[in-house]
Amino acid sequence: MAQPLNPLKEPKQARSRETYEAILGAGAQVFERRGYAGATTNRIAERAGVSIGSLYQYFPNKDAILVALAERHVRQGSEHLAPLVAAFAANPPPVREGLELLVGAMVELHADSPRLHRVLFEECPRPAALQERLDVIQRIAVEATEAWLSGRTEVDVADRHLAAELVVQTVEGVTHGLVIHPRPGHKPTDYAAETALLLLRYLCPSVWRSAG
Amino acid sequence: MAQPLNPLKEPKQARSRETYEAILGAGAQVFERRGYAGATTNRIAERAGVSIGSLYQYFPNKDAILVALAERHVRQGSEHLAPLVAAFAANPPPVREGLELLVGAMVELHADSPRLHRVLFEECPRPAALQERLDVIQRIAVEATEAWLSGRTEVDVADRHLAAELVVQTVEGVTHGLVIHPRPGHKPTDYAAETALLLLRYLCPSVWRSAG
DNA sequence: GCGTATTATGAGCGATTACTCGTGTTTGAC
DNA sequence: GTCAAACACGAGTAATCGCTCATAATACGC
Repeated sequence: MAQPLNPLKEPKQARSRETYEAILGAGAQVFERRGYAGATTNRIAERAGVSIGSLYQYFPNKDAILVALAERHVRQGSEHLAPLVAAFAANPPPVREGLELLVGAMVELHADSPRLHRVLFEECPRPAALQERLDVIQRIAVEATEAWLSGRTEVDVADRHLAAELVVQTVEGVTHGLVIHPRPGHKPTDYAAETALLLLRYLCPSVWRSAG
Repeated sequence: MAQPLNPLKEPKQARSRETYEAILGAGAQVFERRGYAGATTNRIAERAGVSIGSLYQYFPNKDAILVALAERHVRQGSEHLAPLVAAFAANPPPVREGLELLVGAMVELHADSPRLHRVLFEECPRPAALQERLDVIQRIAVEATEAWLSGRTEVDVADRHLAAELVVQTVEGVTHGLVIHPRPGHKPTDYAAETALLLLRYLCPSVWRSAG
């Protein structure tokens, strides 16, 4: 298990770049559909329309594919959230608006490919290299949230760092549960709105918005 | 995979009952330590101090062990929560006290064997029989919470059923994240207390307990 | 066109898995 | 003590896994 996880060779020709991307794309699909154990390297290669030998020319082992996917996931997620984070930093929005934006963005992020997300974040055993890359997201999210909350005077909590961690954890937990176990009888948007209200009341108990 | 999941034979002698229990106990340990894929039937049998043949005399396949564990988990969890639920029903406590009891009980439940809990609830593919048994807990929790909240006048939310689902999901999500990814710098009790405060402010925004 | 570096191939290897089955041991009714 | 039923055993099987390697096809500088 303690093996190199980076691609074995740098693609020199456009052809190989395509092969590499095909494998990654197929990996995302197969991990998404069958989970970690069910995603065999032969299946991924077949799905990519590529021989098993080619797969192992670009990835030293199965876990390396997961790590590459995690990197892509982190990168795409960061790019997706970048404008939001920048806007928050430049001009911290009121807590109510900010929470709605935040929850909405998180739901979007999860709805994309929930199963792959779960394989990445929760299925085990997870290589250490993967763990490290995934922790980055959460830490950045907590820091950004804390910075934002610190710029808002309407926030009334004892420990802003703890509050930021709890906000991130709550959004993560609720959206996760929502996407993985969708409930009949309620629309996802209902959950998202109610989660934003929940966090608003926690962070700003003086901003009392009474129930319908 | 679509195979019978119940034990093959009823134990007639005390000896076999012990074997059965040893296998279940070993299964809990091995699933806890190595996850679904890493828990091989041979390993479970070895851990139980029992031959692989004996294992397959009581469980038709690997998944059947998981299902039996889920059943035991549900039963033990229910027994553990029964006095709390009964007390809530007989004399609904104020929201603040109730939340602290609830969060505390959930943390206890998760802290027991978090990895097994994760294997049971999240690792895939999950046999349908297992899924059904697990959904029971959540439904019961939501119903009990809703009933409790309906008996309290200080609760101020638009939709009590939605609120109950959100409360359960939040407690579940936070305790889950807390147990699985313990954070340095904060004690678990800090999280539990803050989570109770979060939910209190959500459910009862008029009960303003200021920070610090 | 030629030669070399790069890329692609897939049969097959060793290891591991869930699971079977023929055999031996223990138990309890009589 | 006898004997059948219940229980325990573990070497072995077929299937599947991640992965290797000898070989073939392709691309590009010249």
